[in-house]
Amino acid sequence: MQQLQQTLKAALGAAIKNVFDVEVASPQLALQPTRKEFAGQFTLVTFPFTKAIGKGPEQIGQGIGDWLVANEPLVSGYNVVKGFLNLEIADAAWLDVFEQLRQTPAGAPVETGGPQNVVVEYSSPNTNKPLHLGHLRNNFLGYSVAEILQATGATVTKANLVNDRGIHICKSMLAYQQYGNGETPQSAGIKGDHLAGKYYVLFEKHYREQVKQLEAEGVAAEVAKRQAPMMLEAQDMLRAWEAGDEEVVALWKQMNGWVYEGFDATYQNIGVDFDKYYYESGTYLLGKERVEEGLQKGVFFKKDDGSVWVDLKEEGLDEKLLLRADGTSVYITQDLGTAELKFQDFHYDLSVYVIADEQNYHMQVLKAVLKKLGKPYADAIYHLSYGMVDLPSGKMKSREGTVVDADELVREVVEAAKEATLKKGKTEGLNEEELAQLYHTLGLGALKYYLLKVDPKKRMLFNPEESVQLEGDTGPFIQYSHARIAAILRKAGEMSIPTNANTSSITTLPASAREMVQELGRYQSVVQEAARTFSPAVVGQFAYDIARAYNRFYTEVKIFTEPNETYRAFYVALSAEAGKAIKASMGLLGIQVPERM
RNA sequence: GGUUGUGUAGCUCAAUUGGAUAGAGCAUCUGACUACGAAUCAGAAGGUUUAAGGUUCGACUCCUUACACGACCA
Repeated sequence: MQQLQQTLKAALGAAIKNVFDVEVASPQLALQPTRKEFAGQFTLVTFPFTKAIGKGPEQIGQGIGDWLVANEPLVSGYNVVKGFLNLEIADAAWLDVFEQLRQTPAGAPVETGGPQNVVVEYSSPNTNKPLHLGHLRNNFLGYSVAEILQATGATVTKANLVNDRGIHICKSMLAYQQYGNGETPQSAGIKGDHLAGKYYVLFEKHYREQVKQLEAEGVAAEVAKRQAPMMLEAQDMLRAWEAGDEEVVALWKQMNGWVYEGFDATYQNIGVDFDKYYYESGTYLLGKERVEEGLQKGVFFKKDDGSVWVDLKEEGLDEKLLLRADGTSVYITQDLGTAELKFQDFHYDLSVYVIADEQNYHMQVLKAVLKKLGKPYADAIYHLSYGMVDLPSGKMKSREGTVVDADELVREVVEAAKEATLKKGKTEGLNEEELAQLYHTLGLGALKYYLLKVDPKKRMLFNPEESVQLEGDTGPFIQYSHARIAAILRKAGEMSIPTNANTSSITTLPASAREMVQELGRYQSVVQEAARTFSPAVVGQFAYDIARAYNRFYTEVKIFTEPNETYRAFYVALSAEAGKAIKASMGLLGIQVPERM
């Protein structure tokens, strides 16, 4: 369809030149889809040309329209409403578009001229607690953006930066040491990540009690928080860890090992994966080297207490701490190291960080610091900043126990999908295993679509009831449309209707079929826009539009009772293309589509 | 206090980047399954796009100010 638009633009330029003797640059000839209430498929706004041409907008529209109908076979008619020239495209041209679609293989890359070598970092969990709803948005976004960029022909590496060290990790280790009694995931029957989370909560509980007691003894709140025995012990543990204390390191390895097993199970369950893992324990030392490098280059400075800072006032930011007075690293220290390591490993021309918008400032600093260091890869960094997920009850607060656990949530959506399918599904012939797979596909489809259909940069509301809905603008609705198409194709197969029918004898199309083709034709520009804006929501909207257009077509056109064989075969082929588009676009979201449901 | 993001129908979200009478879904109401899958389709109702100015042929979109909510920096 992009070809069709190119041809149209060229024709519009020629029309204006011939009729009004004015040259107009092609970018000014922006075509937009014609609104539903008017005849036609593409619209040119003529207001912008009134000055150059010196005539009214209607007159210009008339002039161009007349010329096009006489000289451009693509255009079969036109109408002018005020400054809007609506062009009707000949059905033959739409059939050409359809033929092009049909000849394009499902996974064919969509050229953008964009980056070719990309790293997408996402998920990036802490190893002291299991994944929650917020992580799900992150994981689905990261996976989907990686798929979208890959669809543009780029080589994409999915990276996971695990936050496996630091005071918060020591907290759960300490609580385990004190209260664990040698418990293991096996002995407790708890997933490793949840087990670690249990002890993190336990730390907080006991720590809080200690603080309260100190306060009762008359210690000021701020002091109590710093001097509670468990906090001091956790800090001791961190120092011991940095010093390589054998016992501490052994415990650290053991507990992180449990957590990784737990994470792996979750990742597999939600259908995301990674090509490369980074661990902050493995990059913070490299980060310290970068700080040293900055000092030598004179772009960082040392304060009297020995702490290292960078002055970013010229960049509109602040002074920023890079290394503490005691020489221990802060977040940004290890991020400098990780960035360096990533570039060494992949020599990317684009490095995407999928991180919540609460870290906007942090990411600006990271980029600015890397620039100060003169790192060539600084400009290739893109922070895909997404909004946090709220609940109907408000913000998720771990302190108040309102955090929605990822594993639990997935269980619930799958269960809801199962109930719905038992009630209204058509699953004859599927065995137990296939049924379980189907419930999983549908439950996750609902959840992923729900989280991905919203513009990433916007904060969003997670309503548990809406997330398992299956009617309207939902994942299961789109999946249903695919299953419906699959049923059509099965029946066509039984009736030996070919899907590669010759359409050249078709001259006119029913409106719903024409609209279907027009929607399908958007695929390339949709992928391009999604890649440009890092927005799976664009793809989600497309999948939904396709499903709707197909269902409309389906009710308006009776495929198997169509008397004309050529049309019947065309309708089957059109169905196949719609199914292909749904599968492809949902695939970009990381959502599978069933053959029956 | 400083920086920054968001504000659209009762609710959740769109709006092709400055274009026509601001569109979908949910919820509400009405209609459609005896030849294809009703998890569907067709229709009704629902809006001062937070407010006030400004820019222009034309503003949800850009500029200014205020308000509300959030995030970050101290």
